Amino acid sequence: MSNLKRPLESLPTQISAQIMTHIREEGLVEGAHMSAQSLADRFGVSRSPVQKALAQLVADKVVRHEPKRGFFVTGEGLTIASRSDSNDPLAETYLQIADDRLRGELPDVVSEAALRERYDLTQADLRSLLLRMQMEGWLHKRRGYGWMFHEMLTTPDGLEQTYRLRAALEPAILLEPGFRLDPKVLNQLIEVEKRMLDGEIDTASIESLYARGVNFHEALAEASGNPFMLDSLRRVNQVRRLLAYRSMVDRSRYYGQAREHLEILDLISRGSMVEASVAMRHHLGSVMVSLQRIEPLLR
Amino acid sequence: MSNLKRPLESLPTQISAQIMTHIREEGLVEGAHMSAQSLADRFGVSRSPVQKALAQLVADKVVRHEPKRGFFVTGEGLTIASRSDSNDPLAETYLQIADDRLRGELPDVVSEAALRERYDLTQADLRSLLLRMQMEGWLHKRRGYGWMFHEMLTTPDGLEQTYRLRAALEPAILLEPGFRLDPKVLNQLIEVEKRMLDGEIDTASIESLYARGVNFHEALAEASGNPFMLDSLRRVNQVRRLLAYRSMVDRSRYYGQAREHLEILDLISRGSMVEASVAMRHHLGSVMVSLQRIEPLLR
DNA sequence: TTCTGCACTTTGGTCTATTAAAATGCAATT
DNA sequence: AATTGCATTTTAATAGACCAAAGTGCAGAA
Repeated sequence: MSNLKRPLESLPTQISAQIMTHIREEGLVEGAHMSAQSLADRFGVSRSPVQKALAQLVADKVVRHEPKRGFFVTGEGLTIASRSDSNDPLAETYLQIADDRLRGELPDVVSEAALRERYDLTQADLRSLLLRMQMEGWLHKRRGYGWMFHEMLTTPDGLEQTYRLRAALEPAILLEPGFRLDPKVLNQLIEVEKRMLDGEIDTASIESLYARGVNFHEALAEASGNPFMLDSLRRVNQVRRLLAYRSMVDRSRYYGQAREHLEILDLISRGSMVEASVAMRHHLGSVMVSLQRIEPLLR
Repeated sequence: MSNLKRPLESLPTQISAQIMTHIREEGLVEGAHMSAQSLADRFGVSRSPVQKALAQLVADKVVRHEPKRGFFVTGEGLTIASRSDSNDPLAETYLQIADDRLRGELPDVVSEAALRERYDLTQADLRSLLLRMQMEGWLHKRRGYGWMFHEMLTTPDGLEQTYRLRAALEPAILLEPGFRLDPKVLNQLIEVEKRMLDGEIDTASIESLYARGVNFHEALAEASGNPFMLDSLRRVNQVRRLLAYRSMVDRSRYYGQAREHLEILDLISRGSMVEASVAMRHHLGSVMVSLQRIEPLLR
């Protein structure tokens, strides 16, 4: 019916990725047994997609199957990225539309028929895309017919505006009374930043660098315990990603960012939330400044 | 930006309400001619729904129709609230679901079939509701089957959390470099607050009082020129409305609010944005305090 | 007892055709 | 020249049938 979420990957594929992460995080070793029900419970689905996920993993030799006994970890194949069926044609079209819009090749108002023809989409696929864009807040249905792009994607200083929102929001996130960062998560965040400084800034893909930055900030928002703040940040980041694709090309500034992230994490670990909040304000300020140095080059 | 589809009222009815507002705001008097095309352009639709809207208004005697010549203002009927087909059954169900959820009568996870049966909805109506709730951020589709309510509606101190987000966001809104409040809008806002103090606080409906408060804050966010801030505020207000229905019963605190609103507007009109920002911070702080006095009574 | 494997049920996504409604073109009228 | 009134075209919502995929119950093996 509605197709709101048309997963970028099928449920079994998602689950198999989650199982691999699970094995890694729980440190399961060769021979460990995994029951379908426990996995299903953990991931909040039924055994059906878990069965299929396990079948995929058997094909990848990550787990071994013994008839009537179940599935066992082999200890192999965990380094493999995952069977990324990332040939998802919808994700590509999604970015294509965003890019076409940012380059001014799509008008403010478009009809579904026009989009369907231009990108050669089925009704269901188009619908899925439109809903996703609407949910992310950069496209909305007009009264009458047609869809309209949100001004977010039109104004020239959109990126700066996102930073000013974050500069208001994120320092406050650290001052939330319910703030509590799980030590496990804290350590993971620290590890990521250290690996970044140890060279991954130069080797990782641009998308991956962006994703890690977002992950740092959203992990803190999640720790705040305030779902409204988390939601606001997530939404702005979603749109920011579209804007950022066109500008974030300077890897060097990630070094300063990583150091500042580490400083903030250090203050949090010591419970100095006020200082952490100040550091966050400074961090976002400095990102904004470095942005202003870059942006003119793009105009 | 809400209203994905299935407008709460049909397009012609929406338009006829807009035409009435238009007549009032532009001060059109008896005999003034209105062309269908100019109205259509102004409201961003085609002439078709405008024609139907005008036909409705003829029935209401707000405009007069002369064959082959067009439509003319009569000067009558403008005080009438509007032909509010507000017997919209969906809006009622929408609030019913929210309320049932807040009262804990609906589980965290529900299937579409269960909702359809419980509220006796057609597939299309249910879908419309689900999309709206999903857009507002308090319900989302799970992987697999079923829908899940967002924690926003579960946590006991939800309302306070919305205020803390606003306390971070709204003072910053007033400091946006692009902030510019149309003098016409400024005067309208001042008028509303004055009328409130002149007695409407005691006579207007609770919904109406709430709507005016929201309108004040969102008008400022709109004036900021930062669509991301506006969007965040709108979203939090949308959910807040659900939470607020259950607690805002104390009319007296609106007096203090109205005076603080006027003070902020005064500072804005004199261009003292920093002072206005401080006043806004104080305003939200005092609202939060008065909230804490009320809330324990409800638990 | 726990868990698997498989049968079976339920859910909701997809497809096609239909239809209501909005957009638009144009001759007639002012 | 501008605008109306109506006819025509375009658009997207809806209904119904179908079916793939997720959820669930249970007998039997471990």
